Amino acid sequence: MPELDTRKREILRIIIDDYVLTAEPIGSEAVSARHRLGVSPATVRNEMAGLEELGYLRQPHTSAGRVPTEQAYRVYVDSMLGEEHLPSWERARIRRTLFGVQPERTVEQAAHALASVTNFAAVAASVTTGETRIRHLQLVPLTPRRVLVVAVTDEGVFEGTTAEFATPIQPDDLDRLSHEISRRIGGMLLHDLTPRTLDAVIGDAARHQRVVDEVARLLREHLTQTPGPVYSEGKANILKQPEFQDVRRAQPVLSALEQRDVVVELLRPGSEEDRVRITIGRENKREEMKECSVITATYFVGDRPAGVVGIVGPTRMQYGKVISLLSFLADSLAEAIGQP
Amino acid sequence: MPELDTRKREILRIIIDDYVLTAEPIGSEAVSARHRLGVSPATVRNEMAGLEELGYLRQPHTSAGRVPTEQAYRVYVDSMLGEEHLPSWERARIRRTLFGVQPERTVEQAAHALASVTNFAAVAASVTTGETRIRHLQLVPLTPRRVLVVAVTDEGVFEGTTAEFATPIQPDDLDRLSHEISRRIGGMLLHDLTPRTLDAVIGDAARHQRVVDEVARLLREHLTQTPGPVYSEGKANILKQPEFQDVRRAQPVLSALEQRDVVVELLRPGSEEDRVRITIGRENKREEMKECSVITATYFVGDRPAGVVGIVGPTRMQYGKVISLLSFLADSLAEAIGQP
DNA sequence: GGCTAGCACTCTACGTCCTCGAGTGCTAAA
DNA sequence: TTTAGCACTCGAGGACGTAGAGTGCTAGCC
Repeated sequence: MPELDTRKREILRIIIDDYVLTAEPIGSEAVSARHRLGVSPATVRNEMAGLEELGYLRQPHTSAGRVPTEQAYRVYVDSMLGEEHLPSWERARIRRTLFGVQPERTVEQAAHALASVTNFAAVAASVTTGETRIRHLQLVPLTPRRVLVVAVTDEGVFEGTTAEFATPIQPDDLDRLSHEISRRIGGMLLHDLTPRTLDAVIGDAARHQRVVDEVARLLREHLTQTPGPVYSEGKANILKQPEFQDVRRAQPVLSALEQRDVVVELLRPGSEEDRVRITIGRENKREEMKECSVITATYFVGDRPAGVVGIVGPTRMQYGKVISLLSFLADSLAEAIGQP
Repeated sequence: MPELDTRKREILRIIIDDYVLTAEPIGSEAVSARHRLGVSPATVRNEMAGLEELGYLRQPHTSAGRVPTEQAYRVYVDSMLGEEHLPSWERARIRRTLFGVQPERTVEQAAHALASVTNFAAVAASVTTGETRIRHLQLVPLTPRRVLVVAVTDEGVFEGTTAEFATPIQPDDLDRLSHEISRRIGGMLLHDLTPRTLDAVIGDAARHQRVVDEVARLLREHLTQTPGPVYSEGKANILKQPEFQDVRRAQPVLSALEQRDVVVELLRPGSEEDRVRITIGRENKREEMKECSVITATYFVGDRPAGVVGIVGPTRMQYGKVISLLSFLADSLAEAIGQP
């Protein structure tokens, strides 16, 4: 951004910092007063006019102060972000939440803590990648023809789903079948569970060919396609934000966040270089989200993404703070999940 | 209610019916015009003054029409409700939603359909009573010391939770233990699973005394205390209602509905004579719910409550319609759940 | 050339005032 | 007991004026 000299950047930064806190347009007087810039309001005004020209600021109306545009937030997060120190009580609180709890509730708790610390909506999900390794499979009889399929992966996650068979099956047979399949696919990678390999591996495991087919189908579908559980917490927090005091603005956002696939979309995992992902306003694909910013952090176990946590709030947010918070949370989660 | 003569009742009914649709105060003119009562606005005015005196109506301000009070809705649902006919396309839609779907998703789907048909928030939960019978228990190894406990009950529901053991346990041992416990407690009623009986029944099942203790503890806690999963759908619908256009009114309600225990509280099952339960405004225990009405319907499998579905909306709602809808939904659910 | 004091200008927020209309309660007559 | 008539009340909404915030421009200063 060569178009922004040092002073312009400094002014822009001050405006963003102030606006994020007050949600009110910022005037030249305020900028010049705060953090003694050494220049008068008049000079600031000139610079602000320039920044507006360049698309970083806009005026709600002629005699109001200025407000940062999405472009401003973008350059802010890309090049004006310092290391933000996270208060130790927040760190402590988060770690307390994650560690003293049943492992299967860790992610949910993370989202919960995140929502209450940030006052935004928090979302979280575990990721199932093709790299996931199956550790154990168990078929549990529900009715003579219906079984619950429980798969344990090396990410400590399990998924329960039910399957229906064409013919009744005896509990003992089911048990044997269960062990047999488990023994054969245990240790396999999820993305190796193609129809072909599955057939080859377990195709002749039992007389119950149709049972096996069914289980194979379920494994493929449920372990490779369906993402794990998705949590969202504190959606109502969005109503606390000044920009969503108008219900007609808030309603579409809340409706969208109630749809699982929307949240899943938001939570697409990043790569290791790209752990924290920031999407500002119209950068969101979803029309409903165009007045929101979404920040997500992916956490890794070993070198594989294990899950994603994030927040959804108005574009006006304390990016620095939220980013370090999410970053810390992701690290803590990796630790909590990684040592089951 | 001897204090209400026929004409007062009729007028009250008209006002409620109109108000529910328009959300605007109803004047004497409108009442007299609609459904030709045979009396002039002046007469209606006198009656309305009487109804206000008795606490059934109130005026937002001097020169506005009248609005029903909670007391009015109460007498309306208690004694003025006719049989409401449910359009057959709605019936069809609901049944289609419930039947063609994986059994474990039935209840969730029910809530979803309910929310989209009524435009209110829908809540649902399965009920676990002491009367539930355990059918099967399975311990699935997660790590050497951690197991997943899966319990299958005769309600077709299963609950997954994890337990940690003091000492590592071999998969084969675990399997034997699992079968042994399952064999011994299979068929028992949940409320017979007291510490004493559990000890007696499975106490000597294995050398792994601490394992057994742990499993017993989990069974007691998780099957008798924790209610099953709780679903809520379409909470954002509340923002569509005119009475919640003010965010400060809507926020507390939405926040409350995000708390699991609040929803659980709303969904306490009714008895068989009392399947549909209507709670109007301040009748709700929760302060946050005092501007809402909650209608729930309990569905039964055999003679035991199996679950509860309900809606949360403003006190101004089409009680007749919602009640017959819920009633039908509960019947359909009973049918869908009862024949697994 | 860059900075700034001064100033006229613009626009919103807000309070006041007014009118209109809806709906009421009361009274007197049918 | 009902109803027509009427005076009354009150909120919604528009017109108007003012105060204040913030701007852009210009002329002078370093």
